[in-house]
Amino acid sequence: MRTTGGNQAAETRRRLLDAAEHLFIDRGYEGLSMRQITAHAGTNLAAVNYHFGNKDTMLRELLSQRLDRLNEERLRLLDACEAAGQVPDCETILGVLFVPAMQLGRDPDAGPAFLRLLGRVYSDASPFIRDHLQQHYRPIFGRFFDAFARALPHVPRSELGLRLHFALKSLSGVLATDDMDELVAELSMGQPIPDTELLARLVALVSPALTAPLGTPAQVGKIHRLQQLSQARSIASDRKHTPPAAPAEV
Amino acid sequence: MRTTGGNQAAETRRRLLDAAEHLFIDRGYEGLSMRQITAHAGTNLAAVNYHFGNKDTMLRELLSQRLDRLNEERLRLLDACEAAGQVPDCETILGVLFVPAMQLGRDPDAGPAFLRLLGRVYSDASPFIRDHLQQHYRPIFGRFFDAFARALPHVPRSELGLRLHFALKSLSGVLATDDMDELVAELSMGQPIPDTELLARLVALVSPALTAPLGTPAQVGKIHRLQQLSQARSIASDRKHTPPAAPAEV
DNA sequence: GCGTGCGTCAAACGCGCGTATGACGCTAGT
DNA sequence: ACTAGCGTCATACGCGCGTTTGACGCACGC
Repeated sequence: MRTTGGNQAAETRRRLLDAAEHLFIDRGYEGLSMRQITAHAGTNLAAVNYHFGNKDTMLRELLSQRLDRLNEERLRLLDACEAAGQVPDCETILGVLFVPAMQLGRDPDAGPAFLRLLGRVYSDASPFIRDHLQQHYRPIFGRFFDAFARALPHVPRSELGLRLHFALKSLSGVLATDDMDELVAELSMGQPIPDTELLARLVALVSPALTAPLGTPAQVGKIHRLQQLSQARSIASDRKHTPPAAPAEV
Repeated sequence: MRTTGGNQAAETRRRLLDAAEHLFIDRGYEGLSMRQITAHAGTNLAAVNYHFGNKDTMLRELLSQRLDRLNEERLRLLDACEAAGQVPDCETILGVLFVPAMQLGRDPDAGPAFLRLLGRVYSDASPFIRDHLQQHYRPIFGRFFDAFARALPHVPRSELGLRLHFALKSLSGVLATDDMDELVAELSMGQPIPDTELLARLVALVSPALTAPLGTPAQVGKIHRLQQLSQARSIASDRKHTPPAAPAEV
């Protein structure tokens, strides 16, 4: 035990992780450089490689530290619901996904901006983040997929895949909104909304997309009419197009 | 008119744009380098700067060439619907957004993979793409926002903003799926689906999220129960946490 | 037939990136 | 007292990026 020096080193580690988290939250994986991280942390450039080996390993540790508790809690909650006996309905399963996220969002131990971190992770396009997500979420995704399948027996499995993809994408899109707070302010129309009601509203938005019946004849009719209208227009006017539009020089 | 040489130059421009489009579609803005573009186009590295000034200008021209027709057609179609007299309902407006996209997706003139391009553009996180989108879409977004507001008088404007954000994010998430074709195959469960019905299904997914009532007491109750369940678990078991998990060296 | 200028080319510049290296204190075990 | 080794540091390496430069060929207008 390097008694006093050891604390110093741990402090440096913490500062590196904090700086990396903060920068990742509002710049994403691309746009996150070791020079910026170490500058914000007030350490030398080499500190990351010394303490973590390389950049990606540090990010991986950061993400695990932040996100693992979320999925553990989601699984525990789902277990608790199913242990109660009856199969949970669609809205309950969505609640199981959302409630732990919101609770960790309120918990300072989970990070200063947990929900924004979550949004970044869900929507970041870099292969590194994608891989990490897929690796850590595959088992939990399977569990929830099965739960949804039981709750929605009338939806074919293939269609269910699309719908979940769809619903989760929309959710991550909302979470990744650049300033979440402004959005919540909009939602609450000025006055504070209890988390409970806010979550209920989110569930109310996502749930119909999962439970909705397939396209009805009335809907098909509307689309068909629009298609004809649009094709008619293209034939009528668009064929005077094809100017190659070679524009100005530099 | 540099008669013969002029055609050569135009050909080079076209090859650059084609290569850039192809690379952008499956790599996004980051991960798109001039060296790759010019290599695929079979031209010299300096060609882009000669013909377009710089990389961003070329991308801008590419995006305008591909996307402007889409929004023009959407506006024309919306006009046509509203000129008919009655206010279009929510599903019709969604159709107005989707139908032209699907038609251009089938039109070889609009690019070899128009829908995938669209998905990339909607979901790419780089500031350049974001700015271009915002600049080109702001007017059309306003028009459609008003149309939705008229079609959904019971939804407060503030809530409507969230819901549209939500719905469009989900749609772009679906479009940006890495291979759209596989997804369509899933949706069609093996046999080909007419575009009309495919679009009707998409509308059926998105529409409920826009028209849904706010959270009902029943939904609030479910969430509340989950919150208590989750909190109970944290108090009971999570307080034996806080092992700092300092891991291995390098 | 000659110079003008367009389109192409190889080569280089400066920058920021992730990573590697070796020296320097300082603490702690012997 | 000495030395082993941990944590930090300045510095450098190699790479890929967007952009710039100047030379070369060649078709054209005079």
